[in-house]
Amino acid sequence: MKTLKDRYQPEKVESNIYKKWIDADCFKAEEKSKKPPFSIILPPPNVTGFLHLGHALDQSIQDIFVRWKRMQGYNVLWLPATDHAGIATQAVVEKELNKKGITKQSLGKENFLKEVWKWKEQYGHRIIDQMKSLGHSCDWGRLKFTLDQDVSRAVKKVFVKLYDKGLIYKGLRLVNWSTKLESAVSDLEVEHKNVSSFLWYIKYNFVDEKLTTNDNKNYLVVATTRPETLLGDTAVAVHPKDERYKNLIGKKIKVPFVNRQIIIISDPGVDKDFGTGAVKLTPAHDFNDYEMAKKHNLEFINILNQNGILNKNAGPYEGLNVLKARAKLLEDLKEKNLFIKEEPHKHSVGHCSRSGCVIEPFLSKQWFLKTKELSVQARRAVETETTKFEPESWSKTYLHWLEIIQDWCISRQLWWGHQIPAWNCMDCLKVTVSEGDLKNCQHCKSLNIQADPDVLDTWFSSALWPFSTLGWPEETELQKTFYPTSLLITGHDIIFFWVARMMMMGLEFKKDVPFRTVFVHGLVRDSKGIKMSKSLGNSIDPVELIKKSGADALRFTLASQVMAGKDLKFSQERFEGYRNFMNKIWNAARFLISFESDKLNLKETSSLASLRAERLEDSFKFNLSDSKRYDSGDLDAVSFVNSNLSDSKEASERSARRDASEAVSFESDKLEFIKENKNYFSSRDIWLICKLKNTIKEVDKALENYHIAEAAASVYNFSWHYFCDWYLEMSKNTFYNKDGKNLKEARASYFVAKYVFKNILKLMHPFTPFITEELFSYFKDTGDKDFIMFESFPSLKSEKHLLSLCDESLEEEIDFMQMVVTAVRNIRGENRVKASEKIMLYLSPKDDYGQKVLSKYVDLICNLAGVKECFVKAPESLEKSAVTPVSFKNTSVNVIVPLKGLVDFSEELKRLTKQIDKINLEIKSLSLRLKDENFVKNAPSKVVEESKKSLKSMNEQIKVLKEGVERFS
RNA sequence: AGGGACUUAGCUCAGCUGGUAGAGCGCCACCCUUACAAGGUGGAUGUCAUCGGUUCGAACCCGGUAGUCCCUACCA
Repeated sequence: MKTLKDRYQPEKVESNIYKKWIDADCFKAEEKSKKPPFSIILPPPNVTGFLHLGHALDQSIQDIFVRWKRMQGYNVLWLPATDHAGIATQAVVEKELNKKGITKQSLGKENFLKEVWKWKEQYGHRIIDQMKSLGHSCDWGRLKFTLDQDVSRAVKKVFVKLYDKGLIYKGLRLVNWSTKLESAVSDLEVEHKNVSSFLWYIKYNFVDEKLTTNDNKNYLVVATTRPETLLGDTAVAVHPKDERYKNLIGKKIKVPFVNRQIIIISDPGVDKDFGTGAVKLTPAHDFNDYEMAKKHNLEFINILNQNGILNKNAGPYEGLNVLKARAKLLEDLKEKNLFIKEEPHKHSVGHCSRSGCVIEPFLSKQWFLKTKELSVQARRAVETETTKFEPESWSKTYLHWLEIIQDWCISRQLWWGHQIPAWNCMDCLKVTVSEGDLKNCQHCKSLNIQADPDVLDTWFSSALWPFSTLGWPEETELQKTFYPTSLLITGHDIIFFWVARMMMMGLEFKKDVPFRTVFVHGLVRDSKGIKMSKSLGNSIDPVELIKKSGADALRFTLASQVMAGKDLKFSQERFEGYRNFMNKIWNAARFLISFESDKLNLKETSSLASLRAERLEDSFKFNLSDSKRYDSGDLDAVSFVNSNLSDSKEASERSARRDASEAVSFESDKLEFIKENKNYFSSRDIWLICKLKNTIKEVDKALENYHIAEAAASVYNFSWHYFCDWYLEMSKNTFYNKDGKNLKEARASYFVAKYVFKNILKLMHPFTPFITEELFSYFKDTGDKDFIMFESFPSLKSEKHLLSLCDESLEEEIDFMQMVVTAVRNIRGENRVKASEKIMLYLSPKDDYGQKVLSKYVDLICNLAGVKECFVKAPESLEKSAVTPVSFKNTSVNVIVPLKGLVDFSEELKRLTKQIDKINLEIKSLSLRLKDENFVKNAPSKVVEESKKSLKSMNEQIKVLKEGVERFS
């Protein structure tokens, strides 16, 4: 029976590791430092929220950059925060109260707000705890809340300054109105849904009874999707060039039921081909009509109350809600013979994303921010690349929106939020705007003033985030160091609502962009590509995923799917794959640790090594039941008795070791070892180092270019395939060192294995912080930092001693050897030779190079390919032997395996035919190309040469294979 | 309606400046080889949506068509 120890169990590692980071204050940014600054402001999640995969993706990307930069030696600030989320939070608390039979009205504003704060204190930390379970390295000591006093002060100051500058004004306007929340809402909070409804055709009688239309009717037919709004009609509009209605322009008609006489106007905005070409105008309840009405100086008649019930302007329909009024009105129209027909009609209707109700365009007095002026600088900053979008294509979306930008309605009729710092004078009726609390009107000194009841749109405070969180308007050190922030990471859905607004505010108040780069990522969708949402029931809970397979696996899965701002479908299978990857790394570590003993006579003391081995196994025996998980919401409650114990043990071991090494720094220690053992490093050691060098370059390039998935893939590939599959397999015999003779080689190899593995851990750390931190602790050397997160991220420079061992000629030898091994394995596999069956092998190289190199590696080849005896020469006879030609660079070798007595030969024949077919296809296309004069003439000579060489080699191969077929036929 | 994309193996997706297609998962075969069966080795699988153009050469560049999606928007 398998014991647990050979599986990585994240739940037994993650909380411990996180606690250690927190205790050591690892995530803290320096206010002032000689290190270069790097800063990211976290897009604040709603306090009411639960962590969803979108957060997990967004934040994991941030943490990857943050940890990467920190390891590169930057002074890193990742500033976390939560958003008060006006509407959402108020709605949640209201719902809770309603359950107890309490309404917010009965409580009154002050008491209701107390309840909201109470709720916030109790649950506001939930999402923070969930973030911590993902390993995010935010500077928690600087955690902000959008309603914090200092932030609120900044908000007030900004409001007042903008007001004084004439950019904020109060006006009666048509806004998106949620009848359920009884508040204006932002564009973002309006969700457009396609709805199947009807287009109703209604008669409007002419006032002048003698008047007729072209077709002799004494009424005009108007088509509408909202018949109930006719009660607020103040005109009917037609197109000026519409021949049908030309004679009617300026004439009057009657609005049914309310007996109002309205005028027929002409406007080029009317679509002649829609409906009847005549449109009723309800300026107070339709955005289009509103604009047209302003142009024509029409009357605005509001027929709704704030709660969506028709008011007295609706005459007989007063007291009904919109839908009831519509139904009754249609009935009445039919009765009065004013109804013509209905047609099925699909159109989009705005819904309140918070309460689900239909959004009514509603005329009300609101505060607005003029955005035209502010948008100019915001545009220019991106046009001049002062701020860059990554991927660049998103700048188009950004610029487009700023071009069509409208004034921003910033007031909300809610209780929970930033109070608008304005007071209305009851005497002179003027408004005073002030940062401080007012006692009397600044205009007439009257004491009879009232604070404006509205609060600000949540996005208003969000727009100031990059500087309000850094202490503005004070000139703090923090601000000097970290503004402009380095990087903003966000989904493409809020480029307008947040990114653009931060740009405008940052440029206005800090005279500099809020961030240098905006990294835009996609949204997480379900396996069918549909946006995840609770109501659809298709959302996957990241907390569950973490519980199941660990935060690292989840982070790596997300990172591996971040592709150039494209949306991603979360793949459960992929997730499992990366869970397996974590396990692979874990086991590679176990494997390496098992050799860390005096058997190899490494610098470690044997007692330390065995202690470590014990520890690794013990870490599975910990009784976790007495160590609470931090997702209980209380990090401090986590018990770390066990790990603390072994920590102190290790610490004393470590100090002992330090003494023994005579305080030589690790780097020089390492260099010393390399110098001393230069002759003991094997080709495969060198090969691995060359591959590492390549990987370091790839990862660096990928991350510099924000190609996260590419970086992740590169590390994955190197770790699993190069390091585990090939290197460790190649090195096993050396490590086991059965005859005990090659101690120096074993030590050299172990040295390489260990430091390359430490490089893997470092390269992976930004992606998978927990497992790498945990494993790092088992491989610590003198001079190593306490935490891997403070180690240098591998670079050509930081690893120069190790990488100096790279020798490409040796790298090639191993590459060649591997191709031979693969060829042998292929013969074995295709012929179904049993794994336990050891075979004979002949290698017949074409040239001296092949002869020399392959002779060097016969032992290795035997081990890796299950070969009993290997001769680097042609056998006397090829009878019943499988032959595979292997070509590598300028050399080639025939790989020959005698099959006599092992298998029947039908499989071999199949194998040969398959290969011949494959190569033939390539030969065909290659020779065709080379025959083409134009190709030879026009293509670069390098390409032509390569084609020729490749054709030649393939022809040689096919010859060998065909001979094989003859022998077996 | 306007804007932005996307279409590559059974599935999810890579493919960076045009040189002749890759990964993971799944599938098939053989293996519990003393780090790992959440593993190892080998294998199969693609008219790169479609049509046309540019080019010696196109998954990649340009244009048309079809299908899918997203965003913005008041179509009464």
